[in-house]
Amino acid sequence: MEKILELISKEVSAAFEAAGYDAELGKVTLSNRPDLCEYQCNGAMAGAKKYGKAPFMIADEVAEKLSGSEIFSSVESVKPGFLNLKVSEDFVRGYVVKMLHEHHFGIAEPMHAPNFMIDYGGPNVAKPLHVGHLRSAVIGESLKRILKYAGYKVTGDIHLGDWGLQMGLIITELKNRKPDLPYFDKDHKGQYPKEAPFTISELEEIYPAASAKSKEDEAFKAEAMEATKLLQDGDKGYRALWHHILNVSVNDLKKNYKNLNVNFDLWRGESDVHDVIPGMVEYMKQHGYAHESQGALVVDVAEETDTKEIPPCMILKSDGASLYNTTDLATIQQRMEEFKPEGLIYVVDKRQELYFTQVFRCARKTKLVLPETELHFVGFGTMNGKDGKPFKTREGGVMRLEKLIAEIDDKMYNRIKEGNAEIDDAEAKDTAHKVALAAIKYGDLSNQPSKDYIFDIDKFTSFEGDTGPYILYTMVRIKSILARYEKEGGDVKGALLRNAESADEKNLMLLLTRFTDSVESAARDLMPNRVCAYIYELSNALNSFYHSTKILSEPDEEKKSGYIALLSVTLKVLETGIDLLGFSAPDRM
RNA sequence: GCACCCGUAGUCUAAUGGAUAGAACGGAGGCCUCCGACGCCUUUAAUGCAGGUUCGAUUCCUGUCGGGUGCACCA
Repeated sequence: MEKILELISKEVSAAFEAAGYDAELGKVTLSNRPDLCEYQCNGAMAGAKKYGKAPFMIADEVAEKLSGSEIFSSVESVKPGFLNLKVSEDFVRGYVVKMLHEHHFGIAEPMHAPNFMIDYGGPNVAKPLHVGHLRSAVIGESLKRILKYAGYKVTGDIHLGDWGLQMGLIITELKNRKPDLPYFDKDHKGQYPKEAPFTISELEEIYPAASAKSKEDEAFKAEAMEATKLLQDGDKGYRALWHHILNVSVNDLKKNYKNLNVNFDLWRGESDVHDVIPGMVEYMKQHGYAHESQGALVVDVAEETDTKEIPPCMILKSDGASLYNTTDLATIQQRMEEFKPEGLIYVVDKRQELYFTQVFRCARKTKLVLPETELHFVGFGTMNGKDGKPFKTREGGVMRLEKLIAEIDDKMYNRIKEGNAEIDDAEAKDTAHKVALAAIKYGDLSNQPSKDYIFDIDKFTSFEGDTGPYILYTMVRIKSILARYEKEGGDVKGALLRNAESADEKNLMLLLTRFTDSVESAARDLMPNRVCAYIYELSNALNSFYHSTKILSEPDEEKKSGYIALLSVTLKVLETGIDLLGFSAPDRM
């Protein structure tokens, strides 16, 4: 479906042409003076030089040609040479009605659905999720949904950290604590127990203990490194134990991500490319991409035009072991072979930008990806506390994600109970969680991903202002009116949209026509904040309309039905919008 | 030391090179016999500094000051 700006531009372009000017000049944009007009065209000014005419003369001629247009209710040429445009009520209503009948409100989809993979989440096995994992999950999930909505085929991969020294540390610590387990018996024959010899809480306690010990105890560390190597080399007992660690941990991670309404299509990890690495390294050597430098194997990725020094991309450490780069490159190779994606998106802390520059260049140079494969780095900024420094608990420690969410859930629960004593506990709990998620996610996503932002719980959970709860409040308000209307015997689904009669009503309709623009813009620039800004504006427009218009007490039934239709469309658009951001609305709050 | 990113009302934040820089919180004032006042309306206040490119710069370029981050065997 053509965008409303395209339709309008087409009309204005035709007028430019009819007046003897280049049609290109007829490009129309949203007005930045809403007090004067709805849309504007600056083409007369751009064309003034070319045609050696005063801009306002050109604008006058074009305005004259547009005088009979059915699209516009008003066309004015203004001082320097602006064309100020207002569209007709009929045209806007027609456009909104058409949106409703189109797939995804008529979003412009790519000719073929490009196959993209998005790498986000990135938690480490056996370590609890903390606030540092929040942004990747929230932004990644939203981008995945936005791209899917915009017509891409998207696969989200969590990319677990499940294969490093941390595994060796856990195994070694476990060996010290429970040396009698069969996994440590070299002569063990047959099957290993199906039950894991630990719970998730034990696991989460074991890792930090082992990590701390390795920093003080050299022998312990050496043992852990040896265990890591044995694991990677395929020691049966260690592999069996590793599977237990993975299972217990992944089950817990799934629970936590589900609680965040974040879903991954793939639960791959670093371990999945372990077998790919030797072949890849050999390939890089044979084709002369990789060479030895200070004992390590590296690929040069510096380019002539660099203003800063880009260090070579290291493939193997000087002791021959693989590292982060190795698994990331091997993952790229595996993804290309298995999924043939046309684009890869990484949602990672922006501090890793230089690192990913190296990896991307290396992947291109070594032809792991095709020349046309898109590689995107979506680096996000730090989540800071109110003091402007990285977010910590009151005690200064790392805040567990689970705890943070539980705290906000509680806060919302109390708030909801305060206002609505009649809501039962189960509903209040469910609603509280929905509101909490909206607060957290909207608070994050309404900022540009690349910027640091202040995680201000009081601000995010406020029901006032530019917040998630405010958006939900607006939706709940609409739901409440629609429910009343039906209760009084009205037919919401059969309600027909009418031409706007007030400024607030028209403004609301005009805003509805811009929904897909916000999604397309978010998809193109990988910026979910565009969708936030849009739904916030739409909520404001709805509330203004609500205050200036008596809806249920409107005596004219057809008019009332028109209002109901407008509310219903707005609700649908808001519902779609928040779904793209990864949260949902309750029926009341 | 070198490089990269960011400097917008008191605070937080938005703006494909275009008219009078848009919101939110806070401050001041108003609106409930009426559909959810967790709302609406009015008002207050900002592009770090100095140059340049342009008809036009928050946006592009140079310098400068301030903050953050990164500089191969961690991830």
